[in-house]
Amino acid sequence: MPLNTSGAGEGRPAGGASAGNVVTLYDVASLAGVSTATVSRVVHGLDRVKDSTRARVLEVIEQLGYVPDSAAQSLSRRRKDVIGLVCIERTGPKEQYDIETMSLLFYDEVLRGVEAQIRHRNWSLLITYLEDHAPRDLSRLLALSGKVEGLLIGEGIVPSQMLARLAERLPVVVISGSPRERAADVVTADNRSGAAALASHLISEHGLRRFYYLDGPENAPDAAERRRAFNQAVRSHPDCQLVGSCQGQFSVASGDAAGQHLLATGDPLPDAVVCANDQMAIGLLKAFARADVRVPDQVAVVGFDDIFPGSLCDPPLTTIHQPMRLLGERACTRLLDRIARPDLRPKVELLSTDLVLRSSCGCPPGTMTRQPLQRQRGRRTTPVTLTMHALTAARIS
Amino acid sequence: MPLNTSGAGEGRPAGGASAGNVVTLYDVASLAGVSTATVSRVVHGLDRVKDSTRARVLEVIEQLGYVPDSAAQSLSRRRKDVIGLVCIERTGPKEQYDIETMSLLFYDEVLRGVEAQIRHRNWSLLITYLEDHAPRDLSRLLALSGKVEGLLIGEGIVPSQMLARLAERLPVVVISGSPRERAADVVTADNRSGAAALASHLISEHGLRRFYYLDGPENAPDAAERRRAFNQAVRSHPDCQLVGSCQGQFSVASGDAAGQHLLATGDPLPDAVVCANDQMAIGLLKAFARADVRVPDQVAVVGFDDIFPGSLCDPPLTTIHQPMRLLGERACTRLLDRIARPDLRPKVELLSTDLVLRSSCGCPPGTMTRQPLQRQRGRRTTPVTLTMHALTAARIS
DNA sequence: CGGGACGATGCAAGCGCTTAGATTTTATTG
DNA sequence: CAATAAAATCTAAGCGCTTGCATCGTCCCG
Repeated sequence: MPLNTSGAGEGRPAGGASAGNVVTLYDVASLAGVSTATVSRVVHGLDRVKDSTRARVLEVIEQLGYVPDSAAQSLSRRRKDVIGLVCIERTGPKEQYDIETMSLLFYDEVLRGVEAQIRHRNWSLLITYLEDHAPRDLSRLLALSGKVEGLLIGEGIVPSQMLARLAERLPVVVISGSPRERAADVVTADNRSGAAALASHLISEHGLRRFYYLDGPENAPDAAERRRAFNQAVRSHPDCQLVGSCQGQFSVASGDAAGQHLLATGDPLPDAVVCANDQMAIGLLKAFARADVRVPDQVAVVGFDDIFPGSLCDPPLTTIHQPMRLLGERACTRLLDRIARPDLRPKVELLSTDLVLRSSCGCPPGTMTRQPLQRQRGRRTTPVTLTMHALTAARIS
Repeated sequence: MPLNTSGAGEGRPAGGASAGNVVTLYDVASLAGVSTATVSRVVHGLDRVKDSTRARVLEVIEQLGYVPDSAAQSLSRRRKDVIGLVCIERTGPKEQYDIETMSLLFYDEVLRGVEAQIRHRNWSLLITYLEDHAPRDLSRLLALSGKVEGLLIGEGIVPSQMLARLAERLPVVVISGSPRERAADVVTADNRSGAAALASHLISEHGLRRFYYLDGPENAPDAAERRRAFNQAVRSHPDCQLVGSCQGQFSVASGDAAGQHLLATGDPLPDAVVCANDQMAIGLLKAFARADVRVPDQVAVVGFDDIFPGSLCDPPLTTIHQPMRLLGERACTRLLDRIARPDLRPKVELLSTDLVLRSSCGCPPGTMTRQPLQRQRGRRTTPVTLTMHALTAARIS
């Protein structure tokens, strides 16, 4: 039994929150002349305590400025009410704006979605960034797992195998993950429908035929998925072809570089360059602008994600909107469900994307249309069917 | 003494991390045939333990997948190694992009700065958003204060009085705060020099004389400080005047609205509109573009902060760069210092800003110059002197 | 007026970990 | 080889809170 329970009325200098010395439950209890159990009950409201007692205790709490210690609560209750969010921070060479542009927009939206859910349930959110070029350190993640009750991890940040190790310790939800992840729950946007709709739009509405694909980095499964779906859509159309592709780093700078590379070859430009994300598309636009290549007249450019700057660049970027904030919200909800019921089997949740038509694809300038895409059913459905359907309805206002 | 210490070799089902039942130090200790003290020492490395013992313990740890429980550690060590970051989330009416644009860029950069410091010291970061229109709830902040050892709070998020209440419980650092805050440490950018340099640039380099100021919301002290410094600089120049001003909400939409308002009056346009942040400047540019008002020919527009989209809009935005990430880093460092030495007196740390010249102010298009500003000394120095000095060196490349 | 029944409160055993201080081993040395 | 120093390890008391169970009044009813 803690020492300061004993003694009559004051085991420690409890006379007024003496600076530096933290006020504990015992201080409150002894000053109010009740047991710690009673104080605890008052603090948590739900239990039956006589009104007069409650009032007295509350008064003392106010007077001493008592705030419960979360560590002690967690230990005693055997739950922490904390989840962790693991994001990636792309570092690499520090070109002027690169740090800001690379991942600055996707996870920030996700974060807000997560936090909103967490907040409204009175839990807490621990956030950690991993540097993309640093080797993944399982022990650091394990240490993190000792601080939380569940983990939200961005796609491609942690290798599958580590993910599995983590997932056997505590509930894990992968955000924007490949639906093929088996160890954990996955909440992700429907990249396939998006990519397919984009392809269909370029092909059917603008009559484009020769495509170039600017891919994401190697370890980015969502980029890979977009590429596959896009390829498939292109191949399924007789006259169309993929005339080339290269790998970027998801950054503006890498998009710019890819643009330069494309121009430097001297080959005729493709009809359209499809980028695995918006940042690279923006970089590409920059490179084209410098070379006085007119977009979309000479070449169309489209991106993926629908980050805010895409609406500002010149021409405004046609892209696929990812429901980033919603992704965060759903992933969080799912995680909390799993924490409450760890026996549930892992699931994949697919959120639908929107086709956002601006003018970089050839649509008339000054308009913006947002076309919700029907979400794919199941995993094996051929995307083309549904997408073609979605597409016929997509039209500039 | 916990029960599972007793018994020979196994107080609990320690035979293999039975799903759901967490492995504790006692499990490791008994399986390795040592005391918990020894295991603890092995885990923390720094103490003298015989090599053979260490090896055996590590093996058991690995085998059982033991991870220390942070709550128990915190309770025992009497420190949590966690700080909290309190940001604001601007909600309000949900125009298309508003949620994303409003506060999406400032705190996200700050967050990265904070996290980088935290991570490299092996602490943890708890993040909380407060909705800007919800009333501030002291009890929620107090509860938060029970989970962390220090708090980083964005400017204007929490009323001064609450801040004082918090600061008497635990170390608090205000980010981007007014240097007048007395209860807590403050780390902030040198808005005065920035605003003054901007004014000087517009006046001396571009010969502008009639200014309109687009202010931030009421409870934003940094906006107020920028306005004051700008006013002062304008007034100190004989021919110049402030021809008007209005209040915005820091959002793109509110900048757009202000632009429409300005045009609707039918009055002649000012020479320049100075905005309290970049988002509003971007909104203003949109409104002007719709009305076919040429920027900067008919009216110059400048912003404040240097968020990424400002470099993309048309024309690219001249602005004052805030070292957002650095702000986060420094605030974090300062907070950790205060946690280590709570006796230190609160200080104000002023970070210098850069004048970023693009073409919305009238500088030739296609160039971008970044002019570091000398940081103001002390608080009472008249800003003009130093600024004029800084200015004379500012020139388009 | 005794015996529940029940509401209000107290008791005390943990939660899993750290760490002084005690104790046991293992060198070291005269 | 005993005595002593140094190294390795153990013992057990907390850290501040929750909560099952015990206790103690009160009030009601037969």
